[in-house]
Amino acid sequence: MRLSQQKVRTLAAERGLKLTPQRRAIVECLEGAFNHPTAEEVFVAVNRRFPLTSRATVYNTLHLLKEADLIREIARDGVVHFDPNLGPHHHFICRACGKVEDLPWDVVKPINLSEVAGQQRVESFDVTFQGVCATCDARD
Amino acid sequence: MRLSQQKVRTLAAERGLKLTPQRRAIVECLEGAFNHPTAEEVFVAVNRRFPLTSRATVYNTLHLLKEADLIREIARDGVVHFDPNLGPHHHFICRACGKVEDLPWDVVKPINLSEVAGQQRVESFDVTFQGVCATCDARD
DNA sequence: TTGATTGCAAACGGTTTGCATGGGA
DNA sequence: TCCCATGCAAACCGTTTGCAATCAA
Repeated sequence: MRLSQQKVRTLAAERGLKLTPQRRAIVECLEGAFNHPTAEEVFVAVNRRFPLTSRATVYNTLHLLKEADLIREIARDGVVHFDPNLGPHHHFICRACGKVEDLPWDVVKPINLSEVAGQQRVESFDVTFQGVCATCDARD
Repeated sequence: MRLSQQKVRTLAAERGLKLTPQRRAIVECLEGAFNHPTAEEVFVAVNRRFPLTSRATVYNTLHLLKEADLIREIARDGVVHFDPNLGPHHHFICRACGKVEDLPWDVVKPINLSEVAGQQRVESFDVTFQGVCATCDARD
């Protein structure tokens, strides 16, 4: 349901990957992150705890986790956010501050993918809601 | 329902904008485009018909049209696609070739935005379907 | 005439790559 | 030991910006 050191250990064992301190630190930051951080935000957070982790390593690790389906990517305009929550849910993006929040899965009635398709093989869908978050709404 | 020179003429009149040959060429390319081109693709297409239109002008005009709600933007990863079709519809993105296709609006049951919200003021949503397009499906 | 629009080229921000060094297994 | 992983800096790509020259109204 959610990224954990345990899952990463399993992944590493399966694939012969190494559990470097940098990777542990990155996973630790993501585990506890409920704010859908960008790569840059992960980079900054990791360097607070474990200085001298390069951007390249952060990107490298994020790709690894993404590819192993241990995190989700959320694209907003040109910026990519990362989500350690693997349970089914939708996203809300504030048009004022860009913040990403989770919304419950059942706000959208079930979609039957086989009915959607024309010529295409439809495999998945995702719904993004836009609007103004509580904080920004209160501010102005 | 769809971008047209006529609509752009109206917009220009309302806002005191100038109808330069470059702008006409860009609108002409978009009008007839059913492939959701990127800015770069518009740039190339326009320069085939009207050489020496700069990228800056293309971006500038695309922003103008977007802001006036005469075209829609579709973000896929880091790349933005543009859609001159203003009617309600959803999008399908092929994970193999990145092509964007239209899907009918009614494949998703109506969503009541006021029921969706927790703390947020939800204003809109969009649904993107992923999978493999007919062409890529046949190829492999 | 005159302010909006243009082309150019340089700047930009996020991401990726190449390569020599370093460190888990 | 051996190869995976790292740091650094340069390259990259799509997009934006500054500015002088140009042109539609």
